[in-house]
Amino acid sequence: MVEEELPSPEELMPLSQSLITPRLALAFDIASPNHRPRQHQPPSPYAQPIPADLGDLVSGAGGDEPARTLKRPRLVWTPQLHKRFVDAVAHLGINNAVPKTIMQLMSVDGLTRENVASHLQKYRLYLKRMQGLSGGGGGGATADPTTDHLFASSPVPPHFLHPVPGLQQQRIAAAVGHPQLVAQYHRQMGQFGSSPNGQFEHPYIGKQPPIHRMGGAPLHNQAPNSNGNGGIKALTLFPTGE
DNA sequence: TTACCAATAT
DNA sequence: GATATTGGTA
Repeated sequence: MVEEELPSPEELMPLSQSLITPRLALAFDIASPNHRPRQHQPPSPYAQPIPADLGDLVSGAGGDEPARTLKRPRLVWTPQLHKRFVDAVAHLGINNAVPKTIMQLMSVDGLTRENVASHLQKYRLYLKRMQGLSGGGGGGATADPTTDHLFASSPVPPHFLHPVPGLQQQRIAAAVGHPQLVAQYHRQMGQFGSSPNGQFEHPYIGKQPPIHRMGGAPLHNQAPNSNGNGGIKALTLFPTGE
């Protein structure tokens, strides 16, 4: 069987590293002279699972955050990020795979429900298109990587095309919302092999209780992406790589 | 009121 | 074309 493994720590790592140059981030965030690009929280008591972080999340209680009015750069769905998305959907079951739940299971800091909703919408169209294809030809049911190169980068679980009522993963669905359970999920998922260096110390699992996510200084990562855009900066999680 | 979802906009 | 935003609905 093909293995569906979560991105290894090493693959997730880049999430918190690359991104934009601090200089650019400051250009946006600058308001206070002593601005702190990223507050690293104290070492986590427990080894955190996978939480990949997009950028800065918490807004300090410093007072007024201009970030509330700032718009985030467009999220770029890299194959790795998409993999995580598919993985979450696969383990949730089609029925429970709704934006909020997926977002929670993914545990990607900075990722919003809207981000997921938008991607999910497109992904569903992709699945539907595939179902249509597998009904007639007799040939391969694979779509063109040319058109769907992103979606083709991650294997589509078979049951995605075969909605089986009553077979959803309600256990995982129940787990969502419980940081510890989600942590276990991620751990068992293939997140072992943590780096001996303890390089990924991550304080929090997603964003449950302590952090306010709205109105903060969410993600500031951007890449000089040569998007089809005229100059809009895009959020790049990490270099596309398989 | 929140969240989903399809449509529409950038 | 990819992602964001909107509007109607549950």
